[in-house]
Amino acid sequence: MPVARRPTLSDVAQEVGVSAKTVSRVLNDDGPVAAETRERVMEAVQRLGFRPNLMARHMRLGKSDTAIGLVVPDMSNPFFATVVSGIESVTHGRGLTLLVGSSAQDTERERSLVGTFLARRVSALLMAPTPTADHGYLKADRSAGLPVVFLDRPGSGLTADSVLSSNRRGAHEGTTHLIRHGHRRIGFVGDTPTELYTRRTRLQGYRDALADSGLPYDRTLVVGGHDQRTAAGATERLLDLEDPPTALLAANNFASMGAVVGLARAGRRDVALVGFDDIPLAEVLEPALTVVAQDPAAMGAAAATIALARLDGDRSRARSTEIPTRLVPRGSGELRPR
Amino acid sequence: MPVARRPTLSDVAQEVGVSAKTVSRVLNDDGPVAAETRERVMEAVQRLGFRPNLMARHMRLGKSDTAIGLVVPDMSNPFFATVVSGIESVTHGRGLTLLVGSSAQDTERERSLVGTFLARRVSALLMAPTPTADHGYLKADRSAGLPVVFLDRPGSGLTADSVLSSNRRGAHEGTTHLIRHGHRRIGFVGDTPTELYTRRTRLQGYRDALADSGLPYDRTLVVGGHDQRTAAGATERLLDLEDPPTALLAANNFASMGAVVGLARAGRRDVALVGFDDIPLAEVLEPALTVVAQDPAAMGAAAATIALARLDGDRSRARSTEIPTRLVPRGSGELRPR
DNA sequence: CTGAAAGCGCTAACAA
DNA sequence: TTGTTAGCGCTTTCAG
Repeated sequence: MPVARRPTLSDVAQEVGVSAKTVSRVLNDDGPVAAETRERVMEAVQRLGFRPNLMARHMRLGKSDTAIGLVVPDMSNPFFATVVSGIESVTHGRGLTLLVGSSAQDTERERSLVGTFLARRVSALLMAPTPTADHGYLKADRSAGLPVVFLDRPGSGLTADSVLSSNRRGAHEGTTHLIRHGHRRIGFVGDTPTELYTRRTRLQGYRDALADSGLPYDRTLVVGGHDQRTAAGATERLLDLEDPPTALLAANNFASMGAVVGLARAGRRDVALVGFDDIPLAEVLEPALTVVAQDPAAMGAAAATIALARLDGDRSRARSTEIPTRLVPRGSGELRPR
Repeated sequence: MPVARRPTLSDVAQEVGVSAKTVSRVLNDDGPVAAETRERVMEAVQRLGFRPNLMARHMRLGKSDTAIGLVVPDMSNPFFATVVSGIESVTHGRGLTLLVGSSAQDTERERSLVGTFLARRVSALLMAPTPTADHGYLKADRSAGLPVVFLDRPGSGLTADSVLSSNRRGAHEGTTHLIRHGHRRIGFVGDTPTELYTRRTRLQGYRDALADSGLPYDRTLVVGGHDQRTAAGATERLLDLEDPPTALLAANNFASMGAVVGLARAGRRDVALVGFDDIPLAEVLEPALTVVAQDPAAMGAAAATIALARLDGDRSRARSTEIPTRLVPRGSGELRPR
């Protein structure tokens, strides 16, 4: 099979019998071109199936690539998947292409992805950073004008914008909701590793709420898992304690689902539960799941909007944007201790 | 703030007092370089924070960009989100970057995304095509060697590889499961638009199963919705029919969730249900949801693997790969008609 | 209104 | 072991 070379600007020019610059003028509506010339050029473009090479264009213009890079821990996590679509809803209108990569919570891998994005000269960098990463290595690029926005978790070692959920307030609200319904022993099912920003902040909100109500903080009630299965196991172990909790706060979507499964397996419909981050079908579970809902699409959109503003020349101080969470009572949090 | 220009190869060369080519040699381990020169170059690279410009590299090499383009209808759909992570698990090891875009099921938007990807000279194109698109416009690029793989749905007007679920067999199996448990009136809750390949094929499997058991096909039992809410409404309307179904086959994840919600709202725990595509917490629903599980990660991985094989020179005929579905009985499909 | 030359940052081919 | 020249495809600059 003959592998045809892709036509270039000069191919089109030659075909029409004009110079490359003229074709360029037609394609970019740049400078005056005779109507007839324009038509002949367009015709040749059609006929040859010419598509301007964006790499060459970007290079010649000496600007960044019209792409933005995004690093998330895991694309298949519905939370981040929704964040991505929030980002895309904003970037699409601006003609920006989205480069994505999963860090799998691995600092080395995150760095390698970021390195690739930088080598591609992306216009901006959005990321949900891994817990142990130090982003000092981005300082030069930042001060060279590269917008960097941290998502879901703040970065470390670098002054940059960030977009976070109201984690502490949300966890406080969820815990208080349980306390108000009479619970005195409330378990915390978090994610791992424990250094994870969202885990730490939500744990803090939980502790604040306990303290505000004069309840003791009991470390044995704090467990964690890094996925649904391990969270379910951790939940079951909590229930097996000598003095078990009568209510649970689950600190993210996987922990929530794990807690639901753990409670179901133990046949415990009497244990109250509030989940952080909404999950599908929460309303048809029995009991229906009360959650502290995040707004991942809004988080993504906000991060993208900030990046675009920076690209448009916004040189104001780096700021942290908090996207509010919202308590959605559905039943599971309203159970009363026996 | 001084916006420092990013250092180039020549900057490094000048710094060290060698030619650009020497720096290039060091960075690409290409040709002999004196140990001492190498060291001095590396040192300068570090000090200046030099990162080779990938755009320039790709251009000079005259090859495609080391990126692959992916178009899906909706990133936030967990099915596609998981497909994406399947793709990424394969591409990451090969140093390929992933460009993504959502078509929102809009043919124009799909085309615009594909156009952008082509202008970027991506190495390969993966997409879940919109129902009404004609991909004939990709012929030239295909015969110029661009690997194109259709995902979840076959493309139209173009000979290219595709990766599909065993839709017809899966729907047949799910329906047969219901028939075996004594159901004679089985509703079909599909997605919309009705031209959608997955809807059509799964409907066909459903009809085949009915026919195989000598059951009549009743169009009034076939409804649809394009999201969970509308699917729930459609389910409720089915239940309100004069001669309502005693069992349902839901044709995708949103339809399943909608059916679950519709049944729950109607308080009908006696209606059997089999969903196509697994959903989270299916096992803790009451009754637990029986599904025809797809393997979206495997689909993504297969599509990426095929694209890579094509890049590696595989010139064999375009083929369609079927990723098997699997019936997972959990209870909701095992209910018997009253 | 149109074209010629130069150059973005990099590397292949050749020369020294 | 190193350097020089040329050119990937495009657009800017400056001349016609």
